[in-house]
Amino acid sequence: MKMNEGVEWALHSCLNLAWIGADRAVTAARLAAYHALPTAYLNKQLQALARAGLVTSTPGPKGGFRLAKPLERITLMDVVTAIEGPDEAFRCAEIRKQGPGAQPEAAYRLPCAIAESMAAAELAWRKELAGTTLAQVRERAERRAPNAPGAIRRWFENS
Amino acid sequence: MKMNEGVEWALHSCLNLAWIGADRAVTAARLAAYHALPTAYLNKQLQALARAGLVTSTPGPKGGFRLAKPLERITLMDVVTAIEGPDEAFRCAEIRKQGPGAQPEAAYRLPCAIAESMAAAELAWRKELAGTTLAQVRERAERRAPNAPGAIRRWFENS
DNA sequence: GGGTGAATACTCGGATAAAGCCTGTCCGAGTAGTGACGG
DNA sequence: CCGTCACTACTCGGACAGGCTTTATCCGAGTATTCACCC
Repeated sequence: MKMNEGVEWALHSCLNLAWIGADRAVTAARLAAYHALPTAYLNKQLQALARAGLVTSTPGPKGGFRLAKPLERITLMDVVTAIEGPDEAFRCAEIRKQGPGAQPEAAYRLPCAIAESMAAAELAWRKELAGTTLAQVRERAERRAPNAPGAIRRWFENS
Repeated sequence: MKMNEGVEWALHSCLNLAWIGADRAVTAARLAAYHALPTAYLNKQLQALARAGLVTSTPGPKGGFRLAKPLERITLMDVVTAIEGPDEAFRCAEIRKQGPGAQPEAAYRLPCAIAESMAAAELAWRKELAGTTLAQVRERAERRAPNAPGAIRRWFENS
């Protein structure tokens, strides 16, 4: 079970976009260059964020991406769902219904106990993700590296 | 992000082994047949459980698998780790260290704020998994289908 | 009849292919800016 | 000099290959049983 690498890229890009400011659009190429990432592939991830309504995209010269909402209104869950899709990690294939021990359909009215237990654990994970906003992450990051926002802003302006 | 299908198979097989009883070894072929699963592949998963010390395996005629501990001492986390491996789903690639904004190594003493937030969420998931024993899952399953244990035991004996 | 030995059938275990998803790349549709041209 | 128009350059957007993990399979090492044979 491995999460898409694009999630990390999207999170970093969102923070960078926030530090740059929503008044200015930034191209995928610039965002990729800052972390030495493959441009076209990061573009793909940003498209996913755009479909999810987290960023807005404008084509043409002076185009690029910018945040659609303040970081206070974007959660980790939003980003993960945008990149990974809505499906749960543990998907019950209902193997209890297969094989010689199969029962009539009525016996499976109640959900599988195994699936339910796994879903409960995953719900705890999702709750934590949904309860953490990118604003909190940004705050934590700025406490770790107070001069990072200025440096990032400067680099993206001088280009 | 998709969890290995083998996790589901392993969990069902563990419960089946518990209902059958540890006094009798069950072959991978029988466990697979009961849920119409590919025999050799389920065998692979059971091998992983054996390496993790959750089941014991004995070769030869009258051989097979049996639980190594009571279900009270096996958690969902144990099974997931046995099948999926110990790696976390979100793996920080430290992309902050790459590109033109790279800083001297000393600036990265503290962990990445993004990685830390994602790890916190994943920890909540793991805690829930580690806090749920298979005994609890069995209990829940028996409440849902009280006659299942007897039926399973009977099917595995008549063979 | 009892014991011994070899042959046999059956199991796990790890090494070996096929499939699907993730990663990475490319080119086209559309837009803002720019320059030339005409009035 | 000003407005209009075509052109250019640049961006996102989705369609197109490559690599790696997951899924599935097969055959060999090892063991308990079974049967025949000998004492």
